[in-house]
Amino acid sequence: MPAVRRESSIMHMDLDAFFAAVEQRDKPSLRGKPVVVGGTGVRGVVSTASYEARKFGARSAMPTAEARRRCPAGTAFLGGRFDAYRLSSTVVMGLLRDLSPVIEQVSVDEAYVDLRGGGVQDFSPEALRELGNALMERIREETGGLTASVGIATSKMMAKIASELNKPAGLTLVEAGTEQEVLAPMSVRAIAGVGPATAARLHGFGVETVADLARVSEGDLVAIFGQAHGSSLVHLARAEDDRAVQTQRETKSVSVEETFEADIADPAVLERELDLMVARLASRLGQAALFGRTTTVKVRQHDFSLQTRSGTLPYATGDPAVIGRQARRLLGAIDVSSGIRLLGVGVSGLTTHAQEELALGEGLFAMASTTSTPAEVPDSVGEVVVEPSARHTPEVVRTADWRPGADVHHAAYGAGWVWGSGLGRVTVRFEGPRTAPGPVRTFATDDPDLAAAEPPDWRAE
DNA sequence: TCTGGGGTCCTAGGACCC
DNA sequence: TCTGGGGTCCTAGGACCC
Repeated sequence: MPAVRRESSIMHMDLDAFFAAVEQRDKPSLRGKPVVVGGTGVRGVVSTASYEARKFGARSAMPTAEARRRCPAGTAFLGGRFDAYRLSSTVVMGLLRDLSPVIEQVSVDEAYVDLRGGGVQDFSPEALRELGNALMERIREETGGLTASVGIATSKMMAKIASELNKPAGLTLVEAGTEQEVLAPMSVRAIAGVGPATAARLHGFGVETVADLARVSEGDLVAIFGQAHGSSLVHLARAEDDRAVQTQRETKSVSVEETFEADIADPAVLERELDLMVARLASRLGQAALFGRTTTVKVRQHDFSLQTRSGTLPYATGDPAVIGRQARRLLGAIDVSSGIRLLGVGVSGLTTHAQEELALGEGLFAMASTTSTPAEVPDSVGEVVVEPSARHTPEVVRTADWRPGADVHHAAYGAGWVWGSGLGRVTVRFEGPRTAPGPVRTFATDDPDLAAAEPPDWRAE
């Protein structure tokens, strides 16, 4: 049985409606209004909905088309600006690191902190509340008004559950010894690792709440869900969670995938798409100085069923030519004739060094001679164009990004963001995080005075 | 309503080896 | 002759998370 910490020394921090909140900070005209960030194409899904948009039923992972139906006119649908999110995230993670160097960043907007690893001495409820409130206030100050929710408890699971309890901008402390009271009435879905499939199976056995689950024997759960999942369920349901805050985790795989606007059945078109994805993949491997042995191709069929095919080489490579050859061979083993909606390619079995060719002569292993070092990956592949419509005119897209929400700069009007585009026109609203809501102007998409821009700086001067 | 993109971990079966 | 056991690697698929 896992040991249980005796102090509430684990903190979980989650930024509230993070992507949408950054958009509202940087775009004053959207403050207080429904904002939906995510894929804006026909097959897009919602990444984050602002609290105003949630009132109308918009939710993460919902098809954007559905969110459009639910939300009123005037709702902003934005494509997302990951550079901007990363800037604010870095600031927040730095504030967490001030509390303790033992931090595990789970995603761009979420992290655990082990408070025992830092200068924290006093784990009394009063001291912990003060610490949490001070952190939330600093986050607000340093990010231009973003809010975080914080949970503090004796384990990662309880801290995460706690941070959900008083969103947004809420601090929740679960004192040591009170875990069972908090957990017992909750749905089994509150437990890490219980998703839709596990929950449905548990419901089939009449298990609805964590209290129900805690009464099931470990043997039964292992028999039903397998060794790892079964025993983890039983322990988490009893709040027995001694998982450590992991400061560093090595990357196990790198992958690229794309859902097409319309299904593709033509193998020649798919091979071209595959080559572009492999170039992006190899570029990312090169930037991370990683090499992999196993290539995996992923296909989602028109009926949403998923297939993967993988192959392992006797050596690790980062060479797009080698990965591409493998990927094309693997794709060739999949029937695409009825049209596929998604194609992906990934590399696993990663190492930090390219391995030399084994001395096995010609044939299969001869391709090892093309194995590259990161320096040999062409710089240009990082700029390969993604938008299908723009693939034949990359010189245009390299400088211009007219996706809704994108940052732009105009020679006369200054900084602004793309409100919408189409039919050769782009409409821009000129405002920034430190201005009042600004005016809207429309330009030709090839207007030489208009260019893509860096994310604006929210910090006051 | 019609379902993204990037990951992690687990399982089961077969090949292969000792 | 018709029967071992364990370990590792590989592949395909599934569940889950943000």
